[in-house]
Amino acid sequence: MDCRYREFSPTKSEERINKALQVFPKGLLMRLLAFALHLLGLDRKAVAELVNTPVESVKTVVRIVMRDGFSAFRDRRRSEELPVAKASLSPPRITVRREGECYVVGFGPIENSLKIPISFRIQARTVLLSLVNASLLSVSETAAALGIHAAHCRELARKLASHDVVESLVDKRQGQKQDYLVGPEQKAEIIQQLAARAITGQSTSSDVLAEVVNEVIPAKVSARTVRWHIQKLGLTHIKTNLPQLVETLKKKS
DNA sequence: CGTGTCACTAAGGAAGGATA
DNA sequence: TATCCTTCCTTAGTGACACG
Repeated sequence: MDCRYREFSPTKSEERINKALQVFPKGLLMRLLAFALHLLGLDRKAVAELVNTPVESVKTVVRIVMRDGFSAFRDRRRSEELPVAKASLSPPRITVRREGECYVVGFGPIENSLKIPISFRIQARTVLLSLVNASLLSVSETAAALGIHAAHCRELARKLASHDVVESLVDKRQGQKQDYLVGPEQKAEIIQQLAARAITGQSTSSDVLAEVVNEVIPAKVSARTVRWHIQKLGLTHIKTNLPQLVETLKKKS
């Protein structure tokens, strides 16, 4: 939706928001506004400023609304449901504690114990959370030993109960996943132009390539971005090597 | 002039603390 | 204790600028 040339009246807005506040709780109204502004194309920082909330909260609102739909606009923290791993009913005979650089799991009165280095994060969590799921260790004790909150400990244990270690305990943060400006078509065009120009001895400067790429596929790819992708695709030395290679192949044929 | 480096912002996503 | 919120990590993209 293109709102660029529409006029918004601050007075009317204030008036209408005040009226809306008689019906909607403030938090809910701000979420609705934040989501609407997001849909209209405003960047998150500007949305956050307008609804007077941290940028991160805007991210959360957008994320949960996109995930759960309309119900996510209201505060759902009071709702019941979702079965959770039950805490231990019988008193735990197995204990866990930190000792220096290790977690020590003590098995009852017998002096057998299991030591896992604290630096072995995944291994330690796998063992301890499995014991939690078997009701052999309490959530609070395990959480304290691992240095995390009981709530999070419960959550990790729940995940481990239904998924393998890789899915439940390994950090899967990956950063931005999409190439927004330079997709497969643009990459192909960069490679094609770079190769053709290198062979024919024409300029392969990032400025020229950016211009050509933008001509062929309408986008706003900057020269700097072209350089960034040339490097990422490992094409940096093509312009010197390729003409030689072509000559060699010509002579052979 | 053209390129690579540095420093930064934007965005997606997960961890973990806070809270209703 | 389920959900929210903040913090942190990662990659994509970019402007400024030093350097060859």
